[in-house]
Formats: sequence, C-alpha cells, structure tokens
Amino acid sequence: METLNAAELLAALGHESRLAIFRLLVEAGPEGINASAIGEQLGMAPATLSFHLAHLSRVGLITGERESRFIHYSANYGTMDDLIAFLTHNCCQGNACLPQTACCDTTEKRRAKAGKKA
Amino acid sequence: METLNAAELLAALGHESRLAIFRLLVEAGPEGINASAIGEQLGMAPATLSFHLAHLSRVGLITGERESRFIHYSANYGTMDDLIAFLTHNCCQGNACLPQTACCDTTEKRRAKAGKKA
DNA sequence: TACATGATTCGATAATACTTGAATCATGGA
DNA sequence: TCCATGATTCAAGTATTATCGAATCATGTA
Repeated sequence: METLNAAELLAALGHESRLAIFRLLVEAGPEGINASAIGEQLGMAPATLSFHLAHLSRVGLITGERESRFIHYSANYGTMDDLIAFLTHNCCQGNACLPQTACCDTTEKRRAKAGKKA
Repeated sequence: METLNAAELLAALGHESRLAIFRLLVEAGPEGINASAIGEQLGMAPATLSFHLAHLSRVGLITGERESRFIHYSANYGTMDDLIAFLTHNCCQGNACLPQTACCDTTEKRRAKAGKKA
C-alpha cells in the first residue's frame, strides 16, 4: 500500500461519523445492514449518510449491495487489514505493535473468538 | 480510547504530508530530527511544516523537544500503539487482525528486529 | 400506471482545513 | 548589543469537506 492510499483510508476513518458507521458495520457482520438502519442508529440525515457511505465505499472500506429496495452495507475487512498492516509494518516498523501492547498479545484469544471466519 | 479521540488521530494521519512526517520520525528513531531537516527531506515550506507538526503534536502522535536552536521531533509510539489497539480490538474486533495477514504473523520477526527497545 | 418506500444526487450554504509570505520569537555566538 | 539561524505565529487567500432540504432515481406492489 502506498502512502497516498493509506492517507486516504486514514482520512476516511478520520471523521467521527464515518468511524461510527464503520464500527457499526463491523459489528453487523458480513450480512451488513441497510442505509436507513444506519441512519436511525446514528441519528444522521439520509443525505449526510449517503455522502459518508459514498466516501467509505470509494476508498474501499465498505461495500454496498442492493437487495430489493434496500442496500446492505458491510465492512471490507481486507481493506482494514491492509491498512493495519501498513501502519504496523511500513509505517511503524513494528514499534507500535510489540507483544505486550497493541495487537499481538491476544492473538490466540481473537483467533478463537473469530471462529465466525476471517 | 474513545471514538472521537481515535477519529482525531486517524484524521491527523489522514493527510499525505502528515503521514509522511510521521513515517520519517518513526524512521528517525527516539532521538528524532529537527524541523528544518524534515522540511528539507519532504520539500515543505517552513510555515506549512509547522502547521502540520503542531497538528501531530496536539493529538499526541509526536513530541518536540528544544535542544539549543533546534527542536527535535520524535514519534510517540505509545499513541500509535493505542490507536492500533483501538482499531484491532474496539473497532474491528479482531476481524482485521487475523494471523495470516496483518500484524500477527510476523510478531517474532518484529520482536527480534526491535531489539532497539519497545 | 400509480403509489409508497429506500436510497442517492443536486444545489446551496456553512464550516474547516491547507498553504505560504511576512513578521515574530528563541537561542547562541561575535 | 547586534546579528544569524531555527522555528513558530499571524494573516489572508484558496481549497476542500460537511450538512441537509428538495428533487430524483430505483424497486416492489396494488
């Protein structure tokens, strides 16, 4: 991943509303949830929500699939994966990801609880 | 870490120039490098650079310490650590941090090469 | 076709962020 | 003190982003 691309992803998540949307979609799982449900939960106007959904889609963090009248949005774990990989490997060179702290001490735990699939 | 705070950190890194600055400081190590050196390497006007350095400082991603006429800036690994922890645990629930991909498959490698300290 | 509903796009406005020359501050040396 | 240098702050302009009502598009149903 290039710096520019990483910056785009970071900027996309660097907004309270969009970060909230993304977290909601992660919680929602692979099936995703539709736009109006997101709007209800986060108290966002439809137009504003669409704006942010479009932004997140454009950078590849989420995907929307129409199902009848609804469009189900879901998180793209792969993109997030790439971003975290970039941050830990290319950006931080492992400095921010040492065992006792961020992401590696609970690998087993997460691996277990992620039985739901990668 | 709260969502708002995480969004602030992400937004801070969500700009090509600031991400480049941060990466440069990570490379530079704990001693850090001074502002004009950063400006030279990245081809940034002094005022612009100060603006971005102030932003990164404000959110806690870097720290500046004056040493004679120079101010040495260095990366705060701890803050980055917190951010990555937030992204993997609170935001992604481990989904984006599974063994085969982002950050955990090379723990040993990084731990080894990080002899320089956590 | 007519209508209801989910969602997006348009358009206008407001707010925020970015850039940079010039001025200023801080430090050390002559 | 005066000057040079590293760095920041100020001020003004430019550009980008965010918000949201209204209009439009898309789909399913009667």
